[in-house]
Amino acid sequence: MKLIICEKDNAAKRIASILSDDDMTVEKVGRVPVYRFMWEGEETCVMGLRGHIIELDFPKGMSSWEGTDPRSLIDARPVKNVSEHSIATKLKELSGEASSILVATDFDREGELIGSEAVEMALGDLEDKRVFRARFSSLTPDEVRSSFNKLTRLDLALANAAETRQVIDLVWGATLTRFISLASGRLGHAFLSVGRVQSPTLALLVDREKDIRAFEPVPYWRVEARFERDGITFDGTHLDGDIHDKVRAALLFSRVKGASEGMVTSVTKRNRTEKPPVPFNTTQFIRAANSSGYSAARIMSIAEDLYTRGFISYPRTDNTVYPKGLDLRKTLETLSQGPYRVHCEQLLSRETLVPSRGEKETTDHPPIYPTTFASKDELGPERFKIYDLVVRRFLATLNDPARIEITSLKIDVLGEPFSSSGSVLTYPGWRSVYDPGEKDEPPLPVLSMGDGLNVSDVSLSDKETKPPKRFSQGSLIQEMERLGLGTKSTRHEIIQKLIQRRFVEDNPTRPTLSGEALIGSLEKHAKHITEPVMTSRLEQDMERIAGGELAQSSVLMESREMLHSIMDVLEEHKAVIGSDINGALRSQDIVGKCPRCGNDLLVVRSMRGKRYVRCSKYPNCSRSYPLPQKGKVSFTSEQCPNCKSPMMMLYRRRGAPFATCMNMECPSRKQKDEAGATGGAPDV
DNA sequence: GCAAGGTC
Repeated sequence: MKLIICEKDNAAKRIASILSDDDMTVEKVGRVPVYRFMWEGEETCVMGLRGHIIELDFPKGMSSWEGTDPRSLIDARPVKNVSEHSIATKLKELSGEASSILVATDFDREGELIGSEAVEMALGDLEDKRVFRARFSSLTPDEVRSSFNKLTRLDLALANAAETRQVIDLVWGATLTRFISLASGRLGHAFLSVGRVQSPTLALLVDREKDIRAFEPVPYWRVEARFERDGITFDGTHLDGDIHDKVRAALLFSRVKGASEGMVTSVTKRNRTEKPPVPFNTTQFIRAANSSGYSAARIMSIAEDLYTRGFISYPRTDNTVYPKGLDLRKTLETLSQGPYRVHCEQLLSRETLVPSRGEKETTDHPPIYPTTFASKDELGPERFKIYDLVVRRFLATLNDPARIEITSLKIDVLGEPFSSSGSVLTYPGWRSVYDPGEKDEPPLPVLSMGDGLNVSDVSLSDKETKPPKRFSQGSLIQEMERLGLGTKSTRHEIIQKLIQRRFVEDNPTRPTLSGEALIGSLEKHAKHITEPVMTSRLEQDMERIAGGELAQSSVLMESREMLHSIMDVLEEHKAVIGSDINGALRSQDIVGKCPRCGNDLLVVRSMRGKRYVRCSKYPNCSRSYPLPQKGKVSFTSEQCPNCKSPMMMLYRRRGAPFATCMNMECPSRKQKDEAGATGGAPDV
């Protein structure tokens, strides 16, 4: 029996169907399907893994954070634990009968390691002569068949490179995470974490926040006017544009103030073509979907769901070029229903279809595109929103460029020149189906030189330069990609992790005090882990390991030495690190003054994990307040006028947030409760 | 209760 091993069930099913010409049986014991058929005269089984089926960890004896010197983790030998037991069992069972094993995992570095893990588990020997490797860049019949016709061997150097990354990430991550948590006494649920990807990502947000804080706005002025002709109004600006000299601005304004008429002195038109957008990779997909208000993690979870239901292609991809094997015409035919019908038919009537293409062409997966038609009723509003975006983007990539006519006017107002511009979509092309999310200038009335205009609202407007913008989750993911941080599959998870650990608040994405304190300390004493260079350096080393120029052992040795010297510095400053972080964290937890004794009130968690507020002088002062356990709460610096307890803002699922006193016994609160405005607060 | 990378 031949055993074919794939990275996931979906790929297993597809490969089995291609090799068997759809003549196969499925056997499903537990949650692990196995596809059986006859292939080249031999019984063949195909099974899918679930990505990595083993996980690196430290030996059991080192699992206690308090009882282990973090530094001892550096030279510890990580152990491999099975993380997918049902898969492992099935794999061992089938490999017992196998005369050969064909590794058909994804054609990338992690795929090589995932395949190697499976072989190690199945046969205990990576160099076993019964093991072969099939490499295909897309799951099309031609590609798959030809890859199985020219089987090669596992690339152990490539797998080694991936394993090196695993070890370095675990050793650095665990050592620094435990050290920082121990140094600041933040253990259990409140631990602080450090990692090669998460820390530089958090540092991006902290740096941006610092830039915003340090930003000093520069004032400037604009002389503006509103024009009207034939009932159509439009705005114009003095030709000097942004004026940085207040005196000059005032002078210009004084010349035109109170004007009631203007005259068109020039009309110029030019045409601009706007190329269709390129096919969706994960980053651009998240960025486009992010404007819907969903978090990156939520978007990916919806995409995952659409993928497993067969509505869209694989959502984790870096590819922005449709592969040759993708039948665009057939895809259009299946989509040609409901709201997409007109667009599809229009495209299908063409002799040739020329899709747009992005800069990055990879071979693992196609760009994200719709695979089947689905209606809004079938998907529900939330899923449909994401699906509709994918369909429209796909249709846009096959469509013509849009043409826009831009009109620029020059207008004389009491001898001063003003300008205005407007645009008209003269040929919508791809814009008829896809909204690029940018606002166009409104159109202007039809005008010619010498035409008179009514002028109103001549104004001198005060402006100031704006600080840099905070990252949205979409733009953060784009920046991570640019810097090489994380992968298409992990970037959204990293952001989610930073939010869960309370280093980052979403919406808008900004660091919390603990996030800032953590990065502040790391930048001072262990700068390397907060910089993207660590990742690019690791990438270089991995390439050299894969190319046979470097040994895994020497890279690991160097990495461990480096971490030792970082730990030298950290240990020397352990006390300062602890007090720096704790100082910042304490101020994060202070919500107001205790009305009983005047000391700080703190937000804390009870032994059972419930949040509440208590006096910092507990047990000397026993004043405490319950908090609602669900939903967001924020604290204002105000006191209740009735009882002097601190005020808080409650954010509800529906309706606007509202301010209330923390004191359940307060008369002001009683009225609100009767009105049904608050949820129940728990006992603490 | 540590990382980041696969996948569900």
